[in-house]
Amino acid sequence: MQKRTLETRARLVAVARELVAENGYTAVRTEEVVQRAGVAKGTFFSHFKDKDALMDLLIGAGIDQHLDDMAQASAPDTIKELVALHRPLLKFMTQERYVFDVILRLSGAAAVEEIGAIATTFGRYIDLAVGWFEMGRFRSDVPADLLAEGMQAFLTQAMALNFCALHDDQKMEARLEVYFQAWLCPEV
Amino acid sequence: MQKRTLETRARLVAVARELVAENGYTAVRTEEVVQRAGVAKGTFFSHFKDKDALMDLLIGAGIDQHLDDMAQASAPDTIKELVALHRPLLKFMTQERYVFDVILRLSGAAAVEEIGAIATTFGRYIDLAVGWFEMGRFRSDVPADLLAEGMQAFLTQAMALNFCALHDDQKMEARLEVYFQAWLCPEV
Amino acid sequence: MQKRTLETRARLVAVARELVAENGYTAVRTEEVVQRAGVAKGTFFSHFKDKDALMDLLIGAGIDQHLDDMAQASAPDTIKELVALHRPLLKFMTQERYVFDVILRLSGAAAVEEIGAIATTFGRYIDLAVGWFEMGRFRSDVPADLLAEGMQAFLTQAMALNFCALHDDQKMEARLEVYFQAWLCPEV
Amino acid sequence: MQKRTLETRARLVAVARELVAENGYTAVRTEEVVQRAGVAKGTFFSHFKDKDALMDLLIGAGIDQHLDDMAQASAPDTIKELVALHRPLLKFMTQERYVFDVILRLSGAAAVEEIGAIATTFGRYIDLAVGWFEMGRFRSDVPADLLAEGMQAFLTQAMALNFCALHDDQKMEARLEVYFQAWLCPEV
DNA sequence: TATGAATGAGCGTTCATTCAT
DNA sequence: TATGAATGAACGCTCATTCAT
Repeated sequence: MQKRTLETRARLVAVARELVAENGYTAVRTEEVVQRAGVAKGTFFSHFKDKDALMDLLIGAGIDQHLDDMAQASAPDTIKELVALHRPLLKFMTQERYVFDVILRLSGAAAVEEIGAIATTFGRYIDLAVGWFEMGRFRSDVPADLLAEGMQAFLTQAMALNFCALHDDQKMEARLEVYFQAWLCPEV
Repeated sequence: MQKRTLETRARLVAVARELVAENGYTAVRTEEVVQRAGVAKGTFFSHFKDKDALMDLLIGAGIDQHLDDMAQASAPDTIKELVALHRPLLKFMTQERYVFDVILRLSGAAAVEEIGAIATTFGRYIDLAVGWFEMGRFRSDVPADLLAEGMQAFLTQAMALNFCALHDDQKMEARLEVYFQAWLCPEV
Repeated sequence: MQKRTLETRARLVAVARELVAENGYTAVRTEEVVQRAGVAKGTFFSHFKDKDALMDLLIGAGIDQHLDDMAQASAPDTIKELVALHRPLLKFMTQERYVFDVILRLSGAAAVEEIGAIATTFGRYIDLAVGWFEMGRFRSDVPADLLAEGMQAFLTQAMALNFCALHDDQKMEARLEVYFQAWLCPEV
Repeated sequence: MQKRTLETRARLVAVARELVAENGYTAVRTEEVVQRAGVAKGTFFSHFKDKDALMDLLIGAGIDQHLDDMAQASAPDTIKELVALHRPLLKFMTQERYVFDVILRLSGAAAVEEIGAIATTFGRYIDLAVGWFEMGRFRSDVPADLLAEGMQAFLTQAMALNFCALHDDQKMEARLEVYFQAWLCPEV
């Protein structure tokens, strides 16, 4: 990679961040990105496979920051702590419907060689959660990575329902707490 | 006048079904629907808010048929039976990426007045599942409707991962079986 | 005409006036007129040949009121008085581009039997103006009705230019004054 | 890149001219323009704000040609010559109701930056007419540009009345002659 | 690597007017 | 007279992506 190349790419990313700060992810248009960056349309696409690739970068970085914080914190002992620990991440992921959609779409990598930022964070999340579960604070009849995957399923469900007016009455976190309790602490 | 309205609407739906049968949901074009139905474009949009509304109807009806079959069948006794029972529904929902996307998008209503066909089937699925769980064949430490909601979360997760190349090796049903086992039959 | 017929027609007109008062002529939709009047779409068109016919009525009545005032006033002695006399009428006619367009379109009757309210007011205006000119205050080398027709042409021109941003600097009335002076008081 | 742009634009205009030649201005459809030109619909709208912008170009060019001819001709000495000189232009402007409407609509620019072809020709007409009047063949008590503006007013009036059935008996040109005579040669 | 005009193809809109009941 | 579903027919939009230069 040449210096100029890296500079152009950095400029595109910086401009995109600006636009996100101004009007949110949904409103970002490649047209405006390239205009502000002072490059041509084609240049954008020689740096990013498509618009999703840029969004993957931006949103993935956002998720990563939250995972940093979560990794920094001490491992949760209770379900309540567990839910509280997820709060900032959830807020980030549900800030816009578009953001949630992109995450859903890109969280599973389409191919090994194409693992992007968001897909990577999802792997990292699993690792992080496995760490919590290996400490034996929660159920131990199933592997920790299965517990982690299940958490992911419930997080998605909770977030999806949060975008639905019908479930406004029940708060997302309250719902999560119930899910996690039943998933992680069965009392048969 | 009601009769005429219903007829036109039925014609539009019938034509759309034809087109789906011919080329799949993804390929349905409003233009062709109105042409074959012999009505004006404006007529289409006086019957359906937008194309999504038509798709909601078609796909919702499809889901409903599968729920009918599932309701007809005897309640599942084992996880394997449970997974097998879902097979046709899963196949329907994952037949096309577009179908799955529409379902995700419309499964939660944006407003109470806007509960569409798909959102309705999601409620109906919960009721159905509750029926299975109330019989006490599975874990009983949590309410049946929570179990049902959890199933939904795992179904979505399994289907979403199924659209992701990285998880091709592990089959959707195998994954589901693991999920359901851990969710419905914890052995602490 | 039956009583009911007249009542329905009166209701439609009253509702239309309401809507004009609320959002102006441009925003009047037949849809809303019939809804508020509590009649069907078809009913509207059995009372008015088309929407223009309704507008003709409303706008024609508006013009007529201003002509009443102008007829009431004493005949103008000077060009300045003449221009001032037109002020309310001009304001009414240029209140919305749509109003001006309707007036232009309907000011000439399409056929003798179809002379509408607006076309009638234009005839009335000519009569009124002829009255002023017959008193000999202005040029007498051409017939009074030609002078009147010319006034009409200048009024139209002044109003049309008023809708054009390029001529904002020169006020409509100032322009009219110049036109009228040259038209009515040549000093060869 | 400029060259390619100009070529595409030229192709669109050429095709539109063809279509006008075949079926008149009223019948021009953007759909057919882009099809024949072999470009995408989006391309059309990146060259012209809307259909009016294209029509402005075509009709403006048409007017310009007639103005060229009028400028070429020797300055008119009499009212009859003056009227005759306008004949082709009037014929062009009144060839279709749609053309006249577009001209009325676009003859005044909505904003300085939006001065289009038609609005420009209106300015050019004034300049041309001023040239005739500065030679002193007609009344000299008012500025030449005022005389020119007045001519415009009478032309519009004559054309507008021409579209009205009631005035069919009196020919447009005859009317114009009377107007011009009174406007340009007062005999007080 | 950079350029930026061109693409694409369907969607939804408009809303006065008609006509079979 | 009244009804109101249906019409019509083109317009403009969208905007990420491509490709010839």
